[in-house]
Amino acid sequence: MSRYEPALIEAKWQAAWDEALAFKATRDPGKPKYYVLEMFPYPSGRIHMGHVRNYTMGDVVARYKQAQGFSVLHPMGWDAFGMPAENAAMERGGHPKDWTYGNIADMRAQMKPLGLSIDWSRELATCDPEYYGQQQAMFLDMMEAGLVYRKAAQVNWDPVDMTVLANEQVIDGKGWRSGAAVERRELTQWFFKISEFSGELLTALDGLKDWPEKVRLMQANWIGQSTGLQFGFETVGAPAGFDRLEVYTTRPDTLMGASFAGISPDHPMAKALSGDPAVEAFLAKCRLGGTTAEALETAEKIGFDTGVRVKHPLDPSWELPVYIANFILMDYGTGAIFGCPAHDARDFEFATKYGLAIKSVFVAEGQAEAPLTEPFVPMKSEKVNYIRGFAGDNLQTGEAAIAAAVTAAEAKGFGKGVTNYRLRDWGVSRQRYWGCPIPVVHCDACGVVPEDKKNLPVELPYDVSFDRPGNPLDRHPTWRDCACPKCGAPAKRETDTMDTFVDSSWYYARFTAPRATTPTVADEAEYWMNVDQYIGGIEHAILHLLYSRFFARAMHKTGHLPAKAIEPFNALFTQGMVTHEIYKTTDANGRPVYHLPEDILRTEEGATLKDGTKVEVIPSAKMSKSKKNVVDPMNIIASYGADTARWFVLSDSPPERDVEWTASGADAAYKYLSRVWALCARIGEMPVDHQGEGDADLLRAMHKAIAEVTQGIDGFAFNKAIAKLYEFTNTISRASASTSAMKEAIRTLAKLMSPMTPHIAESIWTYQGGAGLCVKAPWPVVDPAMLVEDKVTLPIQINGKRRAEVTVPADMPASEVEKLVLAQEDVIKFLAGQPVKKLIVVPGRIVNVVV
RNA sequence: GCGGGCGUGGCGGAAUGGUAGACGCGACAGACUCAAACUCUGUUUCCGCAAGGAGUGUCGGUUCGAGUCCGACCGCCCGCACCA
Repeated sequence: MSRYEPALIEAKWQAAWDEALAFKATRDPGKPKYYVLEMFPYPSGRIHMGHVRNYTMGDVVARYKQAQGFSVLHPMGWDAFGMPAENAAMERGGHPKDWTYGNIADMRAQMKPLGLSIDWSRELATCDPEYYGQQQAMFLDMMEAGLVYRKAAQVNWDPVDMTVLANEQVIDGKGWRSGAAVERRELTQWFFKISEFSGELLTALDGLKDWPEKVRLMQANWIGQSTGLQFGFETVGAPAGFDRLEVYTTRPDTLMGASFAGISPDHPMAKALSGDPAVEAFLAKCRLGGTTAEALETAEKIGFDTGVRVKHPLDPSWELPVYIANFILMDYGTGAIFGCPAHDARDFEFATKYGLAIKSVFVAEGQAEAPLTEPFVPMKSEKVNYIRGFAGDNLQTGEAAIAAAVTAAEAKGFGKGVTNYRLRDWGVSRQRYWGCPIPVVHCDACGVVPEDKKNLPVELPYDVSFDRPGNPLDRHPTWRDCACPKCGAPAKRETDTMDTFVDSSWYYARFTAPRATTPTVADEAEYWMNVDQYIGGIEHAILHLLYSRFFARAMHKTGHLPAKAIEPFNALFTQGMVTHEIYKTTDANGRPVYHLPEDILRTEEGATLKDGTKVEVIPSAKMSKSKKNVVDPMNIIASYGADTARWFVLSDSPPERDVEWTASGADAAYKYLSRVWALCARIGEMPVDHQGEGDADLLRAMHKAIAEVTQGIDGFAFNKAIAKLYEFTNTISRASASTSAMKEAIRTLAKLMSPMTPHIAESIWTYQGGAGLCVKAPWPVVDPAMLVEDKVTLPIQINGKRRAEVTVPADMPASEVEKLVLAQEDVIKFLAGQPVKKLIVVPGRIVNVVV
């Protein structure tokens, strides 16, 4: 056996696996299946360490499950639509399609050397017409099922680029590219009716036992269920058709503290009033600024007294003014509220500004009513004294008062208890070229008409230009022209494309039948779904995962997925990032200059450039190109091999936490693999019939390692599995057992290492006479008998402090142990004649003597 | 503001309520070498020559026994945030 040369063995074994079709997923009804999926990458053109960590974790699971006899599906694809391709076309010329497919080829070439157990025959890109055509088919099915609709919605409009911007693209109220002040504009957009599933998406979270608690919580908060009272005010002086004003409140118990009613600037009544120039001016003022959270947060609360009045439901002689207020959201509740300044911070601010009454409904227990200088908002679980309550006791909690108020309102017939959700319908229209075209047609006679399924895919035209702002589809001379599928008259295609989150909301299902001429195939979906283990970043905790959960339900409703797949991901694991130190110097103008890790020399006190310049070392942060704290996986593979990179990203830190990439850590991983290699060579050179000592001990250690590594992988504790492998390696290394025992031990080590470092494992396996390919070999089985020790060493505590120990046969009865313990010299010394009050023997664990 | 998580050696981190610090990095010592690197062996929580003592953010509680459970506080991190 020669030197450890990763470059040689890695290429060799990858070819051997390909030849053996080792990772081809086949539907085998005789075997249990296991579907492991990592979140597919955006084809930026370069893989980074985060990808390496993500895909290595998935690979460990996939290889381990394969060894355990599962029929494994482990596919890979590309989340290939999106803005960067268009930006590249605008900045550097070229075509988004060419750019994207070129990047895919590059990234695939970078991924292959990692030796991932991927079934590449199932590879797909969301920009393949074969993929998005099926997505269009589902869009039409969902339209028919009433899950898709059009409505006018507020968007961030960039007046220079003439396009809609996502909230993330609005920076300080300006378009990120043009720098122009962003306007709010109302556009007719396509929506998925995710809100139809709000309640179900919330309650079903409880069933996702193998999801991180954190993600479930984040989703629950995002869906944002609230219960409260909806009721109608009778209006006075309102425009025609607005005899009543429906409002929603979660605090109906504060109704007697109301001092105004408010409506959203987008409320129909506001629109009805906009004939008044003063109203119109106010509405225009509200439209300034973006729709982002920041924009809204920093916006001043402004209101406009419409002159309309409403009658208080409990006292018709009491009239409240109706304001249009910019902080009221149209798409939550009814878009209208009543304000109770005494017990709501926002209403308090508003009332103070516009000189409205601030009337307490309740006061702290034992306190008298006094003018408020700030709103009084106690916990709902706290008991307070209701001085202007209208239902329930005087002294009660907010919760009880709310329930009593709802009951009373229903009894009096002026309102009803309702449940509301924060979750909005999902706007999917994007005025962009590089996305999945929305397959509908606009006909002068028939209106909005779904495209005929036989005309799918509605394919993106290639001959487009990006030399002008806006959506190239809008100005393409012929692409828009088509015949109305209904009446045959000349019509125009929809030019909006879908949000790229749509593409990633069902790719997991498509992988079960990636070449089918329907979105899915029932048999395949039935066999392969659900994803047993999904792995990806926490940054997708809400949107991607929630949309996928919605989409699976919608696919079930339209007949594309079985009922069991409405929660598509059985288990979710969110892995941490790969981080690195940042190296900074400052240029002559005081601006920071960052340096790549490979240009840095570490010294005792810190770090310098190669010319000796001192460098500031900033603690580890996410690898980012702008901070230059990146390590290119390709460089690591070139100098150490893929196995080292894989081993490193799994060791040290628990998978859910960030791991810091360090040169010394990479060295350590490489050294370890070299040591295993050398150990393998040493065992190979032992005389075949060599009889050593301690075979039984070595084999016991082997079974312990099998048990512990298995447990580590099962529990997603790869760092612990790796620690146990180090331990077992050291044990073999020190052993002087017989050749046959040593061979068995190192073959087992190879198999246990194989999910993490498959190439070196394969070499060792073959060299030590393992049958066939290591990748096809079954996972080692623990012999429980080998885990039982015949003797145990029990620590002896005296009053909880460890003072001595005693070695006894494992099956010695507690009473015998007690006698032995009390006869111990050290124990007698420590007791110094004091009487023993209590003696606790935990068999196989510990002894505690209490005096 | 609301919700959640986490505090253990010089560092990353182990520890079903049962010997705190597994494993790795780093450091130190030794072997090999003319020397260095590599490699190998050993030491490495702190105080102490030792015997021994102290120790898991702080304070208190439960328990024979607490890093682990409970309460309060301090610090750090994350998510959401005008949601009526």
